[in-house]
Amino acid sequence: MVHLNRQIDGATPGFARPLSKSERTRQRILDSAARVFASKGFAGVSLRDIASAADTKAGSLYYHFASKDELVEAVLRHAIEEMHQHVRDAVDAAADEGAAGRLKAAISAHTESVMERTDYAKALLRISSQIPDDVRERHNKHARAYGEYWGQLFNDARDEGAIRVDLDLTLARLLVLGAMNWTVEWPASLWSPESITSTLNKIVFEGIGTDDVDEEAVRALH
Amino acid sequence: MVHLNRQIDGATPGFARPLSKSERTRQRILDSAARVFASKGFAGVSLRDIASAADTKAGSLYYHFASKDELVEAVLRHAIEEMHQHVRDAVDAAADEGAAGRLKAAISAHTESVMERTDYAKALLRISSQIPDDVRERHNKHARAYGEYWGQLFNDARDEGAIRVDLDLTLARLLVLGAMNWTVEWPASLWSPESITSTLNKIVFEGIGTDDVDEEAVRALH
DNA sequence: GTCTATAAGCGGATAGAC
DNA sequence: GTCTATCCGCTTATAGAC
Repeated sequence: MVHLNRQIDGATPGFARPLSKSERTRQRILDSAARVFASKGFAGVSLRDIASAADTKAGSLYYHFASKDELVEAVLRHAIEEMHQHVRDAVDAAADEGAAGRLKAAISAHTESVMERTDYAKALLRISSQIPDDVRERHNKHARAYGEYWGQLFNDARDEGAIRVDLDLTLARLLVLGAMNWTVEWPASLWSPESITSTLNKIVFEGIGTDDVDEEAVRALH
Repeated sequence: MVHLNRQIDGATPGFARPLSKSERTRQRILDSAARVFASKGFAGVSLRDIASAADTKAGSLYYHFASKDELVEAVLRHAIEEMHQHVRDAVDAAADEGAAGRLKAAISAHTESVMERTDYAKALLRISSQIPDDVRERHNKHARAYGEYWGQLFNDARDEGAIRVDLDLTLARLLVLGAMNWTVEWPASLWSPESITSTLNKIVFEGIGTDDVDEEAVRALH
């Protein structure tokens, strides 16, 4: 699964200038690194592992990246931009469905990214707590923009009256994102992304509880 | 924060035989390993790191553990048993509150384990995807028992009529556990475990939406 | 039981041939 | 641009003194 989103990595959005050999190799290394990082973590992966997955040699990586840290930073940067773009596209496509509809679309898109779309999203979620501090600090700057985008989605839905007001909205957002992100730790998925997002959206918006059974009332019966 | 649950590690439950020097050292090494694994992952941690945290030398670890793999396996085993015990205690204490009340108690207890109780839980969640395959396979055997315990909690709540029947209950359980587990990835927690469990239980049982929440009824209960 | 010393090998990174 | 060869520090693990 090769990604050629030059709107993301390149400097000339929209233009179809063919990739140079060097750019193609660089991309192949990034893709391989994402795949290997996603399955084995950060520290557990050697540059020889990555080179082998990219069908080249460890020494050759240094023509494209100055260090392992710089390579992983590029992977994380690509990952967050790709996820953000995928979610933004889904939200834009649901533009006229109201804030609650847009939030649901975002939840579906983010889950899709984690579960099936690319190794970049999986690598991002799996290794962002294992990387050197300076790399993480730079990465957090990009990640924060994505978090704030989600904050806006939640705020809009609440302003629309679709979210109850007795919730800490930041906390709610982090918990919902956590439920999606943790799917990266599931073994081979027995469920389709559709069934997962459907179930998650039901739980998030309506809860698992039945309407007619009230917790306090149930307790009072005993 | 040292743990002396000999019901878990030892063979003689309930009896207060003093720990031998060797047992105490072994426990100190385990505690230190859990702490270091929790913050730096598995592959990124050297035996010197662990030894240093336990105030001893790398070579000395081999008197207590045959290999790094065996050490991490002991950490994971302790972690899962401690979490399971903590949740079971909370559920037992809520025995007469109905199945839904017991499930809420379990959610609170599991979140507590992840957020503040021990380094073991954090290490478990952070590294279980990074360890060698054979270690993970043995670990999964123990983890499965814990998963089945949660499955029973959800089943009981549904049988009681407290959970809507249009949900894939296994999927719901995994998503709810995921929301809790992902809190391990949060930076320094700005929230108390109480506010987190309160918000999470609201979302899980009632959802974030306003559609099916009877505001009058909620207010009347307080 | 714990230490020091060390073996054997893997890690990131560099130099220089092609 | 990519390769091979290599440096050198760090890793797990062992041996043997105390």
